[in-house]
Amino acid sequence: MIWMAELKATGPRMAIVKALYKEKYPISIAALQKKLPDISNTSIYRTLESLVEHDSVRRLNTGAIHPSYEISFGRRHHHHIICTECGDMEDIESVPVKNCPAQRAKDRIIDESKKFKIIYSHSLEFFGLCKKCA
Amino acid sequence: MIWMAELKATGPRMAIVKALYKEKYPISIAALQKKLPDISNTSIYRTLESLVEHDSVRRLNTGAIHPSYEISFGRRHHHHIICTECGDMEDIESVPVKNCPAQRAKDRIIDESKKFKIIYSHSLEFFGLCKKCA
DNA sequence: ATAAATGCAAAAAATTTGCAGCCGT
DNA sequence: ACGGCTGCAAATTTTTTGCATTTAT
Repeated sequence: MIWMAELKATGPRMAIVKALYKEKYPISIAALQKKLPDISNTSIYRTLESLVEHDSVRRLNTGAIHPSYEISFGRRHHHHIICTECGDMEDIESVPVKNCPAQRAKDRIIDESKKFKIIYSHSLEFFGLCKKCA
Repeated sequence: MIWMAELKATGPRMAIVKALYKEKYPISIAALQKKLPDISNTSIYRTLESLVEHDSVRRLNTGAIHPSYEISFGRRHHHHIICTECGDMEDIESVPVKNCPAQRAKDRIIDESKKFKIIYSHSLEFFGLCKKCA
């Protein structure tokens, strides 16, 4: 894997990566802890932190007070729609990087920015109601 | 104000609204508490929660583990660039609602969605490095 | 061999809760 | 007067830290 050069492939870390990999949608730390009862919470926190640092995992805002995490590497660029009623999600697959509206706006935004030199990522989530809750 | 019909204009609540109003950028709960030492943390939490609920305040992901808050009503639709090094931010004012790339993609996205019926908001932040940190 | 990663147990910080009283409307 | 809001103090939950030990490279 990409990050192997910088991060060791230890048991706990691989288990976390694998667990995230199996998830269809981002999950909270609390949920991850439940799925991995044998891994210390210390490791969950620290590992998640380093994976986020290395861009292997994305931390994102699902509207709740606590963030959720999803595996990033090996996955296509995508965003989510989140139901504010029941929390259900859906991937927006119709937006590959090249056609991502945020991605395309990036260059213009950086050109017009006074303070910033580069933009290397973004976070985009939509909020609404799923068909069940609407 | 818009929400007056539903939320009472109490001292603590107004103080919180005013404090957020004065902030140029989103701030964390901890920072807000420091600015309002006379308001109980209970009220800060509960008030923020109800303001978010009523769309008067936005909760957003700044990349940190804890979210930040910014006043929403009376402010133009906008997003942010956040420096992942020093945490500094900048508003992206060049993106009024009508030209917001996310906003424009919204209709297409909902059309292609299997699960969702409506999208009523979105969250879009860019991450990068400011000129000082680059 | 070495530096990184882990678990544990404890500390610190953040968030929630119940309840009695206060305050806008 | 009513129902919504508040503060307080305590409970709970979440997150961080130090340190001794283990483990991948």
